[in-house]
Amino acid sequence: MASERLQDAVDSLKSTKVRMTPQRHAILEFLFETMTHPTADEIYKALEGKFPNMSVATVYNNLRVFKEVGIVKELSYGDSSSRFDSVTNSHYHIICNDCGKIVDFHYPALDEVETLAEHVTNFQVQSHRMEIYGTCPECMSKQSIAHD
Amino acid sequence: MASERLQDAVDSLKSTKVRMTPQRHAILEFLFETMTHPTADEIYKALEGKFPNMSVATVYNNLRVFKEVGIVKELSYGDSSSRFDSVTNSHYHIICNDCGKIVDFHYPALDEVETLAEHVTNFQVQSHRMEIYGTCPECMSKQSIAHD
DNA sequence: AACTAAATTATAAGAATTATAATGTAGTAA
DNA sequence: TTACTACATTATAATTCTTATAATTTAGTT
Repeated sequence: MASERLQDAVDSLKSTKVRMTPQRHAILEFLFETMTHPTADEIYKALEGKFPNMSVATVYNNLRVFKEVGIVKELSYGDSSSRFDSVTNSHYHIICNDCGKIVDFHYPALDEVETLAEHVTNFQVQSHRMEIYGTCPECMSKQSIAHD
Repeated sequence: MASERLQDAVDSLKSTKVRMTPQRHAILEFLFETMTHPTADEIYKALEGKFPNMSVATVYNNLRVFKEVGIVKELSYGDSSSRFDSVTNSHYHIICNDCGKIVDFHYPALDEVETLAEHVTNFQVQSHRMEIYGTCPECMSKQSIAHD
């Protein structure tokens, strides 16, 4: 659940020298609860009831910290301002063309592609799949040995 | 080749009421020749030798026109300013879950995902595939009739 | 050659984000 | 608990990217 992921995020922040302030916690909480991908300003407005004196800079500063620690991802769609999303476990697969091995590859969902496809084709998009193909490190070293 | 695609672009512009000015042509030419995805400012700087009096606004104006006609695509990666790319023929497919219809969906190649996957997994990436699934407009209207 | 709508230019304005400096506070350790 | 110190927050100014405006120029047509 969101609350567990939030706790994990708080823990991973504490393991570094990042301090837990009320504002910081509230921003995190909001990011993990919301299903949307809010802009910095939307986060700011959502929390100004709780923190009337909070500065927009605080939101930006914290989002940068969260990005550095890897618990938040910045997404830029076409529009003017960036959107922020707590990193989920969504992932894709990368598949070895030689041995068939499948490795998980974590990457935020390609929402932008879905949105654009929806607009361009007038389909009602439900899902997408993406796979990456290549040669795994083991098969690469086997190849180089065989060539020796 | 780039020159053919450029000519196509010029033709498709002429077929509308868009006039062909030297600045406009130079911006187009630059976009079709370069392999990079330049920012508006990079285009401006690249052409200020040829057009010392050109305004940045001209670059932005033209990029908007090109986008509207569909010969240029705006890409926003994480960084501050948008990048622009002449539209190539690379495309993906969107597939209807009801009737199986496949429609081409033009979108610049997801190079960023490949690059990231390569770094994270140490695979040597060769290719990727992506498909989008949804309901086509025809099947959607059939559904809404059936529900009446 | 003249006309007109569109394009360019220079500049100002707007919006998003970052930098700065002063003040406040979390976490630690005496 | 108190005091300390490095990190955070705040308020504001500054920057950067992009768009709007108004005057001037020009492409394409008659």
